[in-house]
Amino acid sequence: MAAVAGVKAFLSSYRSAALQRRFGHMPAQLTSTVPPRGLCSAPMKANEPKTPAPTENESLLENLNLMGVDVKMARQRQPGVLRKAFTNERGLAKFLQGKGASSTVVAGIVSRYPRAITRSIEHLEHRWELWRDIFETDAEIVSIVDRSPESFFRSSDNDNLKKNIAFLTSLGLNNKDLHRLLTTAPRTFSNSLELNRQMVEFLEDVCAELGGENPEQFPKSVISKNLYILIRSTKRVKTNIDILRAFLKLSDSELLGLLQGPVAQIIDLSNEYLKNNFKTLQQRLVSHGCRKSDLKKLVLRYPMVLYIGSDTLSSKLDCLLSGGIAMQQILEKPKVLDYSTQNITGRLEELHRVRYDFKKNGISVLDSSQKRFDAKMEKLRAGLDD
DNA sequence: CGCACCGGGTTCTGCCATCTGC
DNA sequence: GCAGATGGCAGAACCCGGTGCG
Repeated sequence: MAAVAGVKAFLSSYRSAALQRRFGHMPAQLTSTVPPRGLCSAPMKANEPKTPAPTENESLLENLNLMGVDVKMARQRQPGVLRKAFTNERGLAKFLQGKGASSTVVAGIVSRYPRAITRSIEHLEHRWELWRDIFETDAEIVSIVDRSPESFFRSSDNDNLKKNIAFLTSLGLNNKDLHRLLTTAPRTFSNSLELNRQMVEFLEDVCAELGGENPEQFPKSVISKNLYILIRSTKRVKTNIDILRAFLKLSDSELLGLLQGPVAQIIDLSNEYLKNNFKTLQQRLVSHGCRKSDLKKLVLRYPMVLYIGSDTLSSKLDCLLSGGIAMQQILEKPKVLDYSTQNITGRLEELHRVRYDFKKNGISVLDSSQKRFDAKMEKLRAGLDD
């Protein structure tokens, strides 16, 4: 059985290459009027219905079932794959298992990204090798592929992958950066080189337009601060930059400074989300008697406030305010918003128990690691006993 | 010593739409 | 017309500790 699958795999890659060669030079018009299928499949003769609903490959289905693949899911995701005559599911399984993937992992991968079984062994080996240039171990790669099969299998263009690695390196990203990038946002490496290049050029343009000194290093700095940037559209990033500018009335240099700092992390949020967060924040500030300039002050001081969803932000603010903290204090120490509502609630309770005076002592206690907070609480309790 | 400032680490896929080439 | 390749989108925080200063 395995041998048969191997032959199938061989035939698959051989045949498709042969077909490409064969039809590659055909004039476009001829190709569009005469379906290639009619030219090459001998068994399908005249009495076939015009468009026979292509049926699924029974032996493939059987194989997939044996492998534990969720065929229903696979059908829903990429129905065409199940109709293919030649596939490489056995080869793929053997390959991945050879890299340390369990059969469950393989099944999960094929269920979620069926097209994986159309890749030839040579292709898989080459691609794996390229990933191994960045990863230390096969196990790391297996875990990424398991997490995101699509990132590994969506493109069949190994050459493009190679070029991407070279391109990203040329930006000044070192191996450690690439490792983080491929771990965190593996899709980046399946982007076309052109798409990645567009984003990089876009970022360079932004920097230059804002009067930045060296636009060439700007993309690197943004990418290393926001590993997701390359899997976003330039349109999205551009719109967000415009939103920032509009809400805060920023000058070019202020904006540039922000973009080079922590704002890089929020620049890829969905446009509506960012806008919504801005609006909510603004409303809350206004309703507490803050001035327009306070919004700017807050965002400049703590840009990540925009990362917090409007519901979460509201509940955090409510929690702090009802705990006896003034909005002005939050504006001064916005990092308290960094902590979860649950964490804040818990700390407020503890502090109330020792009658902590926020007016007198400020709210910095809330903005500290658990360890430091606990140490602080120890002292406060000891002070109460005296 | 206690505190404030600051930066860093972790983190992200699975689906749909559109085009392209055979 | 089909499947493959590729682009794009929504979803949405939390925590830790080094260091330098008073």
